[in-house]
Amino acid sequence: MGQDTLFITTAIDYTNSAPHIGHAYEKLLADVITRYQRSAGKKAYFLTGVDQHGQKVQQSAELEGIPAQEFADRNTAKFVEMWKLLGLEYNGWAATTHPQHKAVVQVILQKLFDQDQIYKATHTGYYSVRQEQFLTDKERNEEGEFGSEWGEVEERKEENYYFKLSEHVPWLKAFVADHPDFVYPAFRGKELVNALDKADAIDLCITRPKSRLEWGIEIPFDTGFVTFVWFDALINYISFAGYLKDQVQVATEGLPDFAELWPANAHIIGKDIMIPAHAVYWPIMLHAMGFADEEMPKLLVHGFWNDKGGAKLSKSLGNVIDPAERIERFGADGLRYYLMSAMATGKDADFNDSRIEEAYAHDLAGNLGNLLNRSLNMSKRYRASLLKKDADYDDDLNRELRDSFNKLPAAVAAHMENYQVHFALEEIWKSLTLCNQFVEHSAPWKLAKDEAEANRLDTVLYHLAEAMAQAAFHIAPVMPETSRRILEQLNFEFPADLKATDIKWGILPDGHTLGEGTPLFPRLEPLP
RNA sequence: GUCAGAGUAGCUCAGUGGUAGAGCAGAGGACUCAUAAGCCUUUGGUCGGGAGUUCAAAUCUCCCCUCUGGCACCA
Repeated sequence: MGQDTLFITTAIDYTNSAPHIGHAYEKLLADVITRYQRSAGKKAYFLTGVDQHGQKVQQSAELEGIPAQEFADRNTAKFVEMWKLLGLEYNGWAATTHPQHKAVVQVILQKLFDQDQIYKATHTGYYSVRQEQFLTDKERNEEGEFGSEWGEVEERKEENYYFKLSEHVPWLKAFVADHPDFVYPAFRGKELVNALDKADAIDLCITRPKSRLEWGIEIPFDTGFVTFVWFDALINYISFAGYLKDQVQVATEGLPDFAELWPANAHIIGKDIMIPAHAVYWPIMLHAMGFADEEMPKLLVHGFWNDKGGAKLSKSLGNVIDPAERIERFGADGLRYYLMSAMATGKDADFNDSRIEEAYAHDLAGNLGNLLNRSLNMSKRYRASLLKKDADYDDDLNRELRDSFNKLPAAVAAHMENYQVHFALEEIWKSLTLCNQFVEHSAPWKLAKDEAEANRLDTVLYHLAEAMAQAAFHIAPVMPETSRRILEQLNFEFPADLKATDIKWGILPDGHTLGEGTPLFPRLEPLP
C-alpha cells in the first residue's frame, strides 16, 4: 500500500463548459496540500484531469456540428490553460479518452461481468425525447407533472446493464461505521450514515444503448452499449494511478506505480458529488473489484463558494467568478492566498471582491511585501546588505521573534495535516505581524545613529532577514512564486532536502549578502 | 418533504455551560526604515426569532424563519 507516497486526487471536471472559481479552488487545495507534504519531506503524487465523455458533450458537439472529441479537446484546453495560469503542478493528468484508461475500464467491466456482478435488465419509465433521458419523480414539478422544459415525454422501455450495487450496501454500512475517518470533515460522514440508513438500495445502471449515447467507452461484452459516468469517470482514480498496468499495456508511459500510491490519501471533491457518487458508488465499486477495507481511499469534501450574501454562483444568475480575471489583477499568488485564507476547509464561503482587494493590500502588499522591502532597505542602508549573525547582543524583543518562528513549523504542520490551510496561514501571518512590531519597537533607524548600539542593530537586521527567509519557506505551498521572489531578493536558497518541520533559527549564514528589494505586490490602482 | 451544514460587530469568521472574541473596515495618535506602508489606542454586537432546562445558555432541548448541498438513472 501507498505508505511512502501520498496520493492526492481531485474530481475530474466535466468538459461541457469552462472552469470557474469552484473548479479552481478544488485543484488549488490539492496543489497546496501536495506542495506542503513535499516540503515536509514526504513524497506526494497529485492527480487531476477532465471527464470528457457523456451525453452533454455529445449534444453540445452535435449542436456545433463538430466531432465530440474535438469539442472535448477544446474545452479540455481551457482547463489546462487555467491550471497553468493558477500555477498548479500536478503529476498526472486524467483525461478519460486516454486509451489506457479505456482499456482498464473494459478489463474491469469484463471481470465484474464474469463474476456475475453485472446483469442486463429492462427499465420502463418516462422518457424525455428532447433531453434524451429518463425522468424520475424528482423531475416532476409541484403539480406532479413533467414541465414543458422536458418537451414531449413518453413511456419507453430500454435494456441496459446494471451493477449489483445493492448487494454491497450492507458491507458499506459496516465499513462506514468502522471507519469514521473515511470522510472529512466529520459532519459529512454523519450525512453519509444517515443517507445509507434511509435510502432504498437499488442497483446501478451503468450503460447507455449506442442509439442514445455513442460518446463513451464501449462495454466489452456487448458492442451495442457504452458505459456511462460511473465506470468511466470514477475509475480515473485508479487507471491513472497505474492500476493493472502490468496486465493492460495499451499506453502505460508515464503512469506511476499503483502499489506505491494506493490507497488515495484524499479524494478532494465538492459536497455535491459526495452522495451517492464518491461515498456510495465508488467504495462499493472498489469493494466489488476486490479491494480490501484497508485499501479504501479517504474523501476530503469541500464546500462551495457563494456570492456575497450566500446566494449561489451560477450562470443563470450571472454572478460567476472567472479565476482568470482575478489572476490578472492580483496575480496567481494573490488569488491563491485569498482562496486559501478565506475558506474554512469543508465549509462554504462567500466570494467577496472587496475582501480580496483588502487581503491583497493589507496582508500581501502591507504586512508581507512592505516588511521584506523595509528589511532589505535598512540592511542595505546601514550595513551595505551584509549580515552579521553572531553579534554580541540579545534581548526580549529578539527572543520573542525567534520563539515565534521556532514554534511556527509545528503549528503550521498541525493545521496542514488537518487540511486547515486557513489556520496555517493565520499562524504565519501572526509571525509576520510580530516582525512589523519588532521593527517599530527596535527602531533600527535610531540604533543606526548611535555607535554604541552597533551590535544590537546587527542582531535586529539579522533577525528580520532570517524571519523573511523562514516566512518564504512556510508560504511556499500557498504562494510558490512569491516564495521564490522573496528568496531571490534575499539572495538565498534553502538546501533542497530541508524539511518544513526541521526549520530552526539561524539558517542564514554569517557574512551573507542580501539582494535588492523590489515590491512583491505593487499597489493596485482602485477599480473604477 | 427529508437528512446535513450555516445564521455571532459594517464585512469575513473563531468561540459547545462560567464577565461576548479576532482580522479587516471606521475613528484618534505617535513615528519615518518602507509600497501614504507599518506601529499604538479606540468606537462598534438583544450571538436569526420564540419558548424551555440550569445558580449560569452563543453553547443543551423544543418550535419557527432564511440560505447552501444531498436524497441513489445529472455529473
